[in-house]
Amino acid sequence: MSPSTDRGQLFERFIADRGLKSTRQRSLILETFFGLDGHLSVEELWEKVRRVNSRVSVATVYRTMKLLAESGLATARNFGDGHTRYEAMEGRVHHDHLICTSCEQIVEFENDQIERLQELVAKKHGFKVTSHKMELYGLCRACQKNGGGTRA
Amino acid sequence: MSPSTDRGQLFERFIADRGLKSTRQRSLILETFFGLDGHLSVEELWEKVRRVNSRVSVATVYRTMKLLAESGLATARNFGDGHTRYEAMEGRVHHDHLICTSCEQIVEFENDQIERLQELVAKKHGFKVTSHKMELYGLCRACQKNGGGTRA
DNA sequence: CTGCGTGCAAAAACTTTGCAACAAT
DNA sequence: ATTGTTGCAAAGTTTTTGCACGCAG
Repeated sequence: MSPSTDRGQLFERFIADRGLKSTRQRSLILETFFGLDGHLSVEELWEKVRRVNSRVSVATVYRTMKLLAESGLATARNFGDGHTRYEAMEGRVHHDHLICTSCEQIVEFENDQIERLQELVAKKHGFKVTSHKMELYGLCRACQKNGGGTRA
Repeated sequence: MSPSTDRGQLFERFIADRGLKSTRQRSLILETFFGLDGHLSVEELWEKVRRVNSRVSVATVYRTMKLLAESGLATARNFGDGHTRYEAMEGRVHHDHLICTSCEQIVEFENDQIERLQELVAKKHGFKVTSHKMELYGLCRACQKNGGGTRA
């Protein structure tokens, strides 16, 4: 029934393994999060969740997303604006981001060649890379046409 | 006399062009910042500045660094921890960062090939890139040997 | 002199936490 | 029953801002 039962189950297992509990709020937050599947700030996610159950507090959303991140099913991202965003991870290949500085659209991409070069650079400096992030900021096709001034 | 008169002059000009004023505090902050030339958080920079003039307020450091960033002589960076860091820019080629998650050492590197691939990827998605950032997180040589547990 | 800059403390913005009531196992 | 969970509000962080005074041009 849920739009993302698979991930839901993975989280249930994670929760159970750690002796934690599955609650109405957590389920609702997960459903909402995985149902939207974007790069949501806690605030945005909270807003969506409240439409279904207006009693859920931000604190719970923060707590749940932190758990989700620990479980490995989501990652916290931090693109410049002061808002932590979460992104679904499960079963996804690593990818990077193209961010339109005008309309704030976020496009994901993967590029093995770049990944390989990153490894090489790291090796050259004696580093063992555990994770990385790469973000390209610029104007998307639409905003280039509009002169880039569509939105803040 | 100042360890970075050239950049100091550029900033003076920037200041003057905008009808702003050159002050004792601003000069001191600039001298300190360019004299250290690392990836300093505002707090760290403030600490150094206070050793010379203990009356300078954090607010002034924040305000000055924001100006410096606007002038193009420095850039604000944001590596995971909740601290905005500033880095000198003037006359520097674009570069990216390797960050040791154990000892927090930051190494800079440049790689034209990666830059070129980034352009290509962006083009493929119709983006016109204006800036980008890439950070590789991992363990530096020393921390790999120490089992990675040297420092927090 | 005029107006920008400064310090200070208060406010903002985002996130975390203590606590008593509550719900899941 | 027991123990983790929630909502609320208070407290934390980092950064910004209002204001009266001070200093640069």
